[in-house]
Amino acid sequence: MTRVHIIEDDTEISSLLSAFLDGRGFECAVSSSAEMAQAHPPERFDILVVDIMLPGMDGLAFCQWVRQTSDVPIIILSAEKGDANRIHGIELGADDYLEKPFNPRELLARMNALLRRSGSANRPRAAGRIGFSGWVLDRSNQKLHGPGDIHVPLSATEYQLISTLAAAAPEPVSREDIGRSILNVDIGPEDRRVDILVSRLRKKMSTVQSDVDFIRSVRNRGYQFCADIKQLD
Amino acid sequence: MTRVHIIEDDTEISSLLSAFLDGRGFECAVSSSAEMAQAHPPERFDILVVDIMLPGMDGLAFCQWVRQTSDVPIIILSAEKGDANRIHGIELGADDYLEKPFNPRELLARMNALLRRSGSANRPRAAGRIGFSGWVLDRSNQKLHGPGDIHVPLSATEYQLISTLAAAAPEPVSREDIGRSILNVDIGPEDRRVDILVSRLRKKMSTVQSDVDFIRSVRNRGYQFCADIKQLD
DNA sequence: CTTGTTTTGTTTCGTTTTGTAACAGCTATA
DNA sequence: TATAGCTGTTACAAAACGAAACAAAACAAG
Repeated sequence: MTRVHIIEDDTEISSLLSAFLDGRGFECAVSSSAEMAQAHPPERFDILVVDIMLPGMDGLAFCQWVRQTSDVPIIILSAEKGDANRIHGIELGADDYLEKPFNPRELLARMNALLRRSGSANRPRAAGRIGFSGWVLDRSNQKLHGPGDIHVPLSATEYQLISTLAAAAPEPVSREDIGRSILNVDIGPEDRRVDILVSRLRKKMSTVQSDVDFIRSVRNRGYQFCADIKQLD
Repeated sequence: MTRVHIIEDDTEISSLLSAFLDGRGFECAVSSSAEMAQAHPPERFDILVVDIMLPGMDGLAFCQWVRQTSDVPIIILSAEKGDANRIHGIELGADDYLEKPFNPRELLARMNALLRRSGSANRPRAAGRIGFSGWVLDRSNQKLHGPGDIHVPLSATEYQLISTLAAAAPEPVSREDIGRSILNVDIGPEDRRVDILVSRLRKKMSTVQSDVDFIRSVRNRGYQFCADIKQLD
């Protein structure tokens, strides 16, 4: 689990961001000002995402403060345009600089590249196997095994679905989030693709164990993985 | 002295750039095509600056080729706009992506940030062997060994395929990217050569271990290497 | 140059996966 | 309980993918 510290005063952006990063192998902490952020030692996180425009101490000053004691990777976000700002931010110790508005996927790609480069032991990708009531989801080779080690062949999207739901458990994941992260599309209310995907996964799992359903539908909120999840290795 | 390799066909930009970087602690080599650049081993440089639009093999394919054997820092330059391009480039293994026209000072700042992060020292690693669940892919002599050290003879393209997929893991690699970097052609939707190549690699690997498939097909997105990869030396 | 071998490309057809439409069942609220 | 909006599932269609069989090309050795 990669720990991210988001320092951003616009709650709309920060909540959107943490929702996006949760379930993708990240654990998010949010601070709405540099002063609040200073309460947490930088080395407790694997990467910082810092907005420049903050009330009180600004992002650049915070960035400098961090660099006095830590080499943690930093990505700066900013609504201000222009290469001069970007050069300034990067020279002050940030590793990357992204202008608003930005695509969350680009931020994710840049975060992964930076984590890869900084040799962070905590890989962003969820590795290892997780277990739940006799079942095993092996994330290293993307396979699902039912009780008795029965292999349940899943398509790539089905695997992504169960992986996403399990990662977010016990929180439900909305259809919109599932659509965006798995099917790579913005799904509308008429779009049933996610429902059908869920239906097909349920069907495959019930061929192995017919009396249970680990995917609970939460009306108006999406789907929720409900089982006790154990990290196996 | 930091050694930079600039791969750029626009001589105006490349000469401007090398003039700018000379005298700032950098020693520049310039190649005007990916094919020319391939004559120099990537590990001879501390950082690569690669233009995307190149005659012949394009910058992304070159980037993938480099990543088969080296972890050298790479910054991509491109005249193409759009976050989709940037995301794509970064996911294929580049560390940063700068759109043209760019301020040389910004490139310098980003290069310094990247060198600072990568330990500023040349990392010649990744030319060694990697292992995954009993298998070993030896990149120094381009050989694959299954569990029990069984040698699996691969053709040159088959080796490139598994090497490319392993380098990009756990991200999937599209057919187009595979076609460009291995077969050196732009493949259309009717072109099945990549599928066949994958099929043949799978077949060879399954003769050694029949119950596993490390190459997952992700519909519409390409092929994904799924196994826990360990760097062995 | 010829022969035999290996590698790569093409065609083709069967299979799997995903998308769409339709309809039945369910849930909350008046 | 009636109703409107969600959700589950089936059936079918379309597209993507897998791989066998064969052809062509590359390569090595005599």
